This record gives sequence, C-alpha cells and structure tokens, in this order.
Amino acid sequence: MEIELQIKMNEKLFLKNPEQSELGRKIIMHSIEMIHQHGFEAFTFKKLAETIGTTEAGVYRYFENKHRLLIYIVAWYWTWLEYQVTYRTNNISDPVVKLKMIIQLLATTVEDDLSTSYVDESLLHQIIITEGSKTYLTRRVTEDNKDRLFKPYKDLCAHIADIILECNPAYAYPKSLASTIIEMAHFQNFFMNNLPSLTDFGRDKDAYQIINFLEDLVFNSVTAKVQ
Amino acid sequence: MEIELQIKMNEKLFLKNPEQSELGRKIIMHSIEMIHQHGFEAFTFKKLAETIGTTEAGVYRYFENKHRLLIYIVAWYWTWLEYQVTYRTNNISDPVVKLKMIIQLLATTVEDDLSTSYVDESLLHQIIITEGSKTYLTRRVTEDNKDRLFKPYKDLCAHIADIILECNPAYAYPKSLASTIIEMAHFQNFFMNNLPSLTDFGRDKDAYQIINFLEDLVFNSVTAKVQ
DNA sequence: TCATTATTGATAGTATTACTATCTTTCTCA
DNA sequence: TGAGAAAGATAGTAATACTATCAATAATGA
Repeated sequence: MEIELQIKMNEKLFLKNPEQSELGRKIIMHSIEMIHQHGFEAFTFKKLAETIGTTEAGVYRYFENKHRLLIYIVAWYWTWLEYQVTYRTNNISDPVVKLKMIIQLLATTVEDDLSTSYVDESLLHQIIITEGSKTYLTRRVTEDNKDRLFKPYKDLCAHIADIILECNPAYAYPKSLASTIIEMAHFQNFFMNNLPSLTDFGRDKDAYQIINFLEDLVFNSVTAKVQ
Repeated sequence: MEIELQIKMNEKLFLKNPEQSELGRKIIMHSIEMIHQHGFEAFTFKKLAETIGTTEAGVYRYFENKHRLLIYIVAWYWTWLEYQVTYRTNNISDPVVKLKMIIQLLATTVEDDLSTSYVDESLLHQIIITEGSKTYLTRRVTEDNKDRLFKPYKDLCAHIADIILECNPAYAYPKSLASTIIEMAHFQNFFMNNLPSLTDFGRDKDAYQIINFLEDLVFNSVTAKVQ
C-alpha cells in the first residue's frame, strides 16, 4: 500500500489548484527547482513557462503573480513541516525531548519518509532559508495575513509555543521564543554558509552546531530559575 | 560650535559619493522617505527622480541600481548605530550594563543627539526592520561580501560578541548570539506590528517588552552555569 | 455518441522597470 | 577666459509583469 500525503492549501493562494492537474504540478515542481537554482528575484513566469513547455499565460492561470507562488510554496513547506513535527513527537511525553526534536527538524533537512511525489523537500528547505522571510517582509503583509496566507507558519509557531509552555508554564515569552527558534534555525544556517563571521560555525559549517546553539539558548531560558 | 557627524562609506557602494553634492544628499534623503512610505519593491529610480526634480539618468550617476542604494542606506545605519553604541557605552565598565544598553539601542528608535543633517534615523530604523535583511538575502551575497559591503553590520556584530565574551569568557556562541540579538530586535518588532500572533507583545505593541524578552534570552544564556 | 464545458496552446499587445547613450547647458575655479 | 566637472534633457532598448483573445483539444456526462 502506498500512502500519499495530501496537503490541502488555502484557496486564496492560487487561482486554480495546481495539485489537480499535470501542468499545475509541473509549475510547483519546476518553480522549486528554478528558485533554488537562480534565486527568487531572477525567477520569472516566462522562464518557468519555457522550461515546462507552456506559455506565460498558462502559468498566470494558476497563480496571480510570482509572489503568491512563493507564498504558496512556503506555506506548503510549513504545513508539511508541522505534519513532520506532529508525527515525530506524538509518541514522546517529555516536552524537553519534544522541543529538541523540533529544533532538529527546523535546523536540518528532513529526510522525507512518505512520498510527496512532486515536491523535493530538501530543495524547499534551502528555499525557505533564503526566501522564506520575503513572503511577509512586504507592504502587503496585513492584507495577505487577512487572507490567512501565513496560517501554516503561525500554526507551527503556536504549536512550538505550547510545547515551550509544557516545559515551563511560567515562561513569559513562549510565542516570541518560538518565532526566534524558527527564524534563527534558518538565519544562522544562511549566515554560516554566506556570511560566516556572523556565526560561530564558519569553520565547520556543520548544521549540528546550530542545533547546539539553539538548544543552549532555548533551555537556558525556558528552564531558568525565576530571579 | 556645531559638531557634524561624518560617516565615511565604502566607495564600492556608490558610483559617485552622494554626500558630496546637493543632488546626492537629496537622493539619500528622499530614498529614505520613499522606501519608508511605499516599501522597497515599489521604489524606483524614476519615481525618485521625479520627486527630487532630476532624471533617472541623474540618479544612475550616483548608484548602480536600487539594490546598491539600499545596501548603502543600510550600511550607513549600521555604521551610525555602531557609533551610538560606542559613544553610549564607553563610560560603562560593567559588560552586563553595556549589553543592556546595546539591546535598548537595537530595539528602540534612537533619539539622535548629534546632527546628521539630511538623514532621518527614526525612518531609517523602520526601513532596517522591514528591508534590512533583503540586502544580503540574494544570490549576490558572496560577491557583495567580497566588496566588503556588509562590513558595518559585521563590525557591529563582532563588537557585541566581544561584550558577550566580557560577560562570560566561556560562552560558546558569542557571534551567533550577537547576530541573533540584532535580527530578533528587528523581527520581533516587525512581527509585533504586522503578525502579532508570532509574538507575546501583540496586545501592548510596546518595544520595551521586546527589550525584556531579549534581556531574558541573552542573560539566561550568557550567565548560565555550565551544566 | 454528441454536446457541453474545462483546460491548454498560441499569439498579441501594453505599461512599467531597469537600465545605457548622447548631447547640451551650467557652474566652478584656476 | 576657458577647461573640466556636474547636471539636465532627451531618446532608446531589453526585459518584466502582466491582460486579452481565440482556436484546439480533452474530459464528462446525458
């Protein structure tokens, strides 16, 4: 029996659901490849259309513009990652162990066990690191937020915040700490590889050191005695 | 006697030094206003030229493109902020107090005491929050880094890392903690105002709570007993 | 099986952006 | 006075980010 993970996306993210047609899936698959390879600013619908053998207009039938497509891809990733988090922590009772597992999932590329056919999660992870924050660092955040485009990210953050509170119900900043963990798992990775003097991992370029840093940061705060 | 703070910028940042002409200073001043008001993506050299009464070609004589102009503005800010940090901590001996001062400078809009004529630092602070990371989240980071365009940011980070080590010479992640403080001072501010559920400050929207969060985070780590 | 509808393909066209080039005027200062 | 630098004026190009239209084809269901 093959189990296929189906992720249901917010309908505001697209004009026509890309999961429901061959062309749609090709758009997603090759967008990920192209954004990964050349970066989001160099990515255009025209180039995408050419590589998948359709026309610009064809792509515009699925996505309003490339920013929406980026949000779609990023939202997909967060939804998928929250599934991974739930799946891999559901048999763990100790919230500290849970939190460590989450930090690991955030900071390293998750090896996918279920088949999600046309999406390459390890490329996606790299995209999220470099392009993820561009989804919300715009003038349209508020509007996009009203359309609930960032819900997967917010859900994951809330999930992590809950586990932080399980570790210590008196901790005062669970949500801010959660968003700090998420962002820093990525920024420290980007810095390590591109601006290494902003980190302590430039020599080894080892993602596991980022995990150590984040664990140190998180558990010293969460398990601190109240002064 | 009037003291004017002169900030000397890396020459790779511009084609012609904007500080040395009326037009150049107008370019900087109005770029800041326009980017602040409409965001970096909506900002174009053509619109800028129109508002300051010159032509597109006129602006291109100073800056290669709008991305370089953004890097210039951001680099200016970091240079200025490091001056503020140095100035306001130089009579403090306790590194913990120093670090608290730095967190405050990062998380709140600094009231400028010296006149830096044509630059509005409080607008700049807002720009850095929303647009700052776009300077390096590109495919050209490595190249731009070789041109030393990010030196002011890296210098500030190194400066903060040194103070962290003064607090605790055994702390293992001074540079990563420094970059975390800088980035989170801004991201938590952005989230607080735009995606409040990612923070614990959504209700009050008070920058001083960000300071509390960062102090808690930093000092629990830096002053932690080795386990 | 035929008609309806959805989907895609093909082509064209527009406004804006991101530049580059050139030539003239103005301003400075030696 | 006159050489050189800075700025203004104008033009033009390639690419981007779309929108519109119409024909061809595939899927569906009565």
